[in-house]
Amino acid sequence: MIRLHDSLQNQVRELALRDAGRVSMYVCGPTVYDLPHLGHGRFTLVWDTLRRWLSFQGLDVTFVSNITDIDDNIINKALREGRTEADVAAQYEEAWWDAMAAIGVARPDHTPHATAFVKEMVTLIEGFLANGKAYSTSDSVYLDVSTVADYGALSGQALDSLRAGARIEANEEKRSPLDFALWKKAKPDEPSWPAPFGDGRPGWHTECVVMSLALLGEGFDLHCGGFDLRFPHHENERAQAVAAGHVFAQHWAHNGWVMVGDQKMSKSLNNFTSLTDLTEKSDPRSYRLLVLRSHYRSPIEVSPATIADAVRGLERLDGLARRFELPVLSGSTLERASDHQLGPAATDLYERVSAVMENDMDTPAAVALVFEALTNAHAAADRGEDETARDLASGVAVILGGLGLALHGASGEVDATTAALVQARDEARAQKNWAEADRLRDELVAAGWTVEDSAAGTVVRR
RNA sequence: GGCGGCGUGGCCGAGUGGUUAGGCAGGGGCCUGCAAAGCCCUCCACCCCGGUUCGAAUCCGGGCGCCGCCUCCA
Repeated sequence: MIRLHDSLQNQVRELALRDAGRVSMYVCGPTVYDLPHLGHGRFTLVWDTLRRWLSFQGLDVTFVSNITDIDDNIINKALREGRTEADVAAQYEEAWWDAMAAIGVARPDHTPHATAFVKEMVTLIEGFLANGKAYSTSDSVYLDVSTVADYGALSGQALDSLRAGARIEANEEKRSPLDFALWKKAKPDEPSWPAPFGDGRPGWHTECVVMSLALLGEGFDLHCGGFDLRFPHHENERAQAVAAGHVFAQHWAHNGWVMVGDQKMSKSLNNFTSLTDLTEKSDPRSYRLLVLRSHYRSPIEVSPATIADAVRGLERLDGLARRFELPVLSGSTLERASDHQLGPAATDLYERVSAVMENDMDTPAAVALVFEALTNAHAAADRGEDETARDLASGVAVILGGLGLALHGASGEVDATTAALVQARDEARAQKNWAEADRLRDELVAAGWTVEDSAAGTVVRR
């Protein structure tokens, strides 16, 4: 079984499954009030990769990722633009799924919306009020974190130190600055849901704890998200679960952030770049390759140069697919290793990739192995060892399929005009009329084709 | 102030007490009519100072520099 870093125990340890052969994982999804940025792209790619790989190995993975469709940011945007909150959320949720499709992130098995679980959240909060773990103020209901024995365990901070570091707040109704809102009572013109403790809307932290437990049940296996969610979001989710007597996530995994320049890309720094922008301006697969080539817990740098670097890498991978006419795998569907026939060389590759993946999802090592196999496949083919070459090459395609990276082989249609130019060039070459052959090649290149000579003659692609 | 992380070759980015990471870029060669693609070879490295060790980029101590969380944030 895979070994993953667990933020709760602060060590790499085996992912223990509640039910043999089945993995239950929850990833905190987006609040849909703006276009997805590169940071969203990274976390979705990282956890999509884990999901895909576990499935690839034959595990039955239930993958849940929420949509937060009610929140201050959504309300503010709706107010500014004179629209309803539902309208804002719907627009950006659509943009979200479009972006996910573009970068090849598979749909989760469940995509709970916060607004569909308000009743359950109200029930949870009622319980806290009933047993004194929460208290109501004029504008909110707060969880009293002093009632949670090991509050701070996930973020590795003692309650005292958190208290010392807390910013001073104006709200004097809170018993402790660390207490967080479970419920925000409605202000005029704000959307609200009925509750015995005052109509209003749920706090962010309450949404995820309710939805993850509702869909995955007590003691589900794995809870994932970005490092910056560790505190307060995940800590507060966990606090509620503990306070309510639930067995919560058994393993917590966090991914590193995206750096633009030398700084974290984030909302507060206002330097985030749209994911849509990236996928429209370059091969969307480049971002997945970029993400795979660094460890999920390390920060990654995204810049035109690092994207261009990844694009070059993709060209090499696609070159293998062309040479060996490999099938296009992955994309919206999940691959299973057992669905593919692997020869000895590919089996060996798979075993070695599995070993590094089980070591805290070491995708950079996996990618390195894949590139080595790629070179070996070409080299074997050059030596005339066709069977080994084909075995390795198909292994590369299958492994990358398991990691969610699809290779693009021969690029489809060649129009009649182009086909005529190609034929004319081959005839000129046959007659050793190099000047004419070169002229025709220039013409093809000018029309946007990449021209390569093969044993079979001129080959063009876009 | 509390907690945590990082500093690797031209660039990106792994890694581990002794053995090639990998990619991109550069140089040379093979192949090719010439290219392209591909293959082979190759240059460039572990922030600084001590220490432990037969041996440290890898462990320990100190220093310098950088980043993050502690507030909405993936």
